[in-house]
Amino acid sequence: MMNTIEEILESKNIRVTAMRLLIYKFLAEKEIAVTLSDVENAFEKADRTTLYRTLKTFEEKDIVHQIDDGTGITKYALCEPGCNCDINTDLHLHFHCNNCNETICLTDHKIPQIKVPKGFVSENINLVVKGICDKCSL
Amino acid sequence: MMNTIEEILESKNIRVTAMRLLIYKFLAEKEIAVTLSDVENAFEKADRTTLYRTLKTFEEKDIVHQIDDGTGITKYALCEPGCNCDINTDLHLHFHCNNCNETICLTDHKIPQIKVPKGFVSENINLVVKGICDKCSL
DNA sequence: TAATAATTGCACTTCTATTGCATTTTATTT
DNA sequence: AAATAAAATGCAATAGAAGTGCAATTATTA
Repeated sequence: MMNTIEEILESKNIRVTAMRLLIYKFLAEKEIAVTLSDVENAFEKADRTTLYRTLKTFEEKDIVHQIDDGTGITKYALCEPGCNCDINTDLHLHFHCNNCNETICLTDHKIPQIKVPKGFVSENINLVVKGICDKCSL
Repeated sequence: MMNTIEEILESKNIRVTAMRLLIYKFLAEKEIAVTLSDVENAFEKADRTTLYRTLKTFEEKDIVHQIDDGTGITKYALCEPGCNCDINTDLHLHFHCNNCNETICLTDHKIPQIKVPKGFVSENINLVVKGICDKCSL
């Protein structure tokens, strides 16, 4: 059964506001990771800072994750249901298309076990594959 | 047998200049990936733009590779001898320490085979592991 | 040496990210 | 319900990285 957005936010101790509901919906509709500018364009009436801080709040509470796809612009995407951003179970890979410049979450593609040398402790892994996406390679 | 820096540059069709030799040496001495600011601080007499373009030239000619470690600041590191930045043989992983903020190339740790869905074409892979490095975990 | 091409330095511009503070909205307590 | 506290929002401004255009310099070639 589906939880409402309100319930999701409350379960993460985030206050429910109109703005946050809208932004959550926007992210949920998108299949690709979005930039702050994308959100800004979608909500022209809202202030940049508010959108920025909303995304940041969502990120701190593990509702969205940041993606650094190498374009130099931070992108955001909703986490999957049940995600705790755990290094061993929740990390998936991201694909950045060099043609259309879109970045998508390949949530079915978990990151393989990565060995690091003795003395190093892994806390997080960022894996971005760049190339041509399915739409552009036709 | 070792090639001189001059020979390395010439083999990549990069003109040998005093500045470029210095920057190459600087990168070779470093064990960690450096930012443009790092280079700037090391060569205060030189102009930022020159350093910036030198790194860019080196990168285009596969002498250095860029690393996007998630800090939002581009870092650069010398490629290994014989590297062609080939996706199948030359890509190694990078480790970013959340404590000392340094990023190092784990050149012995090649990136495992990554499967992407049908229709997607891989051209490049960026893999950054974040955590605590060997020096900081003692 | 003259002509040509690449490199370097300077001054700006653009764009993203981020912060401080006043104001508004929401939640809590009396 | 009114008063109080706390958090969210909007505005303005700043910092910092990245990148560009052009003039001056240096190196290469004819």
